[in-house]
Amino acid sequence: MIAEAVASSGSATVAELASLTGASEMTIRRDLDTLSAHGVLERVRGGARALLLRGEEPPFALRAHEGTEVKRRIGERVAALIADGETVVLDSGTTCLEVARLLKGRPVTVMPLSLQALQVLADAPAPTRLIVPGGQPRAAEGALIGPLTLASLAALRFDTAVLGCCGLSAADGLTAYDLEDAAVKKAALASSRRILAATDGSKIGHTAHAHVVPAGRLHTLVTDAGAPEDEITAIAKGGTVLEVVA
Amino acid sequence: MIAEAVASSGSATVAELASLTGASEMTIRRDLDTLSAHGVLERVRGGARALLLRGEEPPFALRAHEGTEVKRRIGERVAALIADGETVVLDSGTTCLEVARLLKGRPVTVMPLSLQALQVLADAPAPTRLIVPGGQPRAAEGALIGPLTLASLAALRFDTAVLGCCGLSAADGLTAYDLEDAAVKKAALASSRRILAATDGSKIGHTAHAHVVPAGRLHTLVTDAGAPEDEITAIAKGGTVLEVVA
DNA sequence: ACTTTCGAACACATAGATTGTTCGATATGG
DNA sequence: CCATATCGAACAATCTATGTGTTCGAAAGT
Repeated sequence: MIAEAVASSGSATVAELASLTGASEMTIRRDLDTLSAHGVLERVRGGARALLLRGEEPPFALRAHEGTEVKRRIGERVAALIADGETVVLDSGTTCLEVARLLKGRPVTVMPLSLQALQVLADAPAPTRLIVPGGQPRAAEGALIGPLTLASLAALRFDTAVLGCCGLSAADGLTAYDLEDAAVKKAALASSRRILAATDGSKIGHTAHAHVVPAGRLHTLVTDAGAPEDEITAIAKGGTVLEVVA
Repeated sequence: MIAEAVASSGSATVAELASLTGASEMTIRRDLDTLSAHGVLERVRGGARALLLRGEEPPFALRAHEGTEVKRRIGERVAALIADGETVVLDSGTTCLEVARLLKGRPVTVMPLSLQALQVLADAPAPTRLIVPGGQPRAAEGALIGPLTLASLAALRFDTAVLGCCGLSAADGLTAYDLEDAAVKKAALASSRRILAATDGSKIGHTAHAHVVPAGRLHTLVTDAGAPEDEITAIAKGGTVLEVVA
């Protein structure tokens, strides 16, 4: 609630948030401290301010808690598309994080490209095999980037790449906010036989900064019913198999 | 208590453990289940059996909780020997895990060689820079091994390597239980200007299976007062600086 | 100097984990 | 095949950890 209120109005005072939520001012202060520590907003005396600059990616901690149900269903579908025994490279992002949770324990070999997914899979039981890619974690999201990541990807081949994205459209293809992130995604799909994009509908039709791959190169797209109809059909025309979850 | 009782006598019944600890049999059963899931002991009908085979490394979950206080003090000394701004490669093992905790937040660049240490440093605040090495985690300890790890180490250079060990003696040098582990340690020290061994006294004088490096190549050895006097002085004769914590 | 905001300290409430008991199901030995 | 011991699921009781609200002195802003 606090994050939404601050993000929508640009700023809010402690007193406003207290009356909005029904909580005490002390609790609001404590929550603001954790939110600012997680990079969701900026703390100022008397309240808090949104720190979303134009064109920037919303903070990971914010995205992590919105649309959880949809992401879970998309994750389930993706997990179902992955057969036992496959080797999978798993992109960074919240949707792929959900996939990581569902692959845990399955007899598959997984290389996750974010610290978060790595943590989820770190104590995976026996049949799951984990491969750690090298790299440097980027900000709160923990997306692994840099030469070590590229080298790790270049050294291996995978059955399936599960890609998240920041934007996807028939015209501009799959795009990301970060250049280095885009480079990693490119390397991942270059090492994989099958490319599987997983994203909630809100990203479809959008275009982010860095181009990764034209939509036609995606073998399968898993998304939800919130995706704009025309974009989806245009993408499907390019030969991409559509999987739309309820 | 349960782990110690089973390890010392080789086996124990549920009833014995219940009277020993004062807990109910049901609780003992539950604890035995978790302990066996963590690979500390083997569950058998009516009780549990130790699974320490001759020459094998004790399970990680067991070592993690013994001598914590000593390891913490060794870790503190090691952390004090590392200057701000250094680049450090951090070996696997419980002692190095403690070092990871203490480096968290310090202005240093760290590449941990185990999943455990990685998890500790995953959410390290700003001044700490984390580099993830590639590799495959080995068993419960999460030590990263294999070609990806070796390649990551070969691609970088570090100021300091902090090495744990399974055995260290003046005659046989620093040794490890696992061959692949030993290969990683070798690669780590080959990429580092300064080599810093950190281990509790119980390992000194012991020799494990795989040779890593002669004792003379170690620049500094941090250990505790429990280390055998003659071995320590012999190692110091080779030019290694001794740091013995209280 | 005055007001507002902040944060530490304590008491309280609540959710989650641990524990112990009971009892039917299951395995072991003769 | 039976008698006995052991096991595990289910529930209630208990403990612990986390979050919340209040108070009050300190700090920041006007």
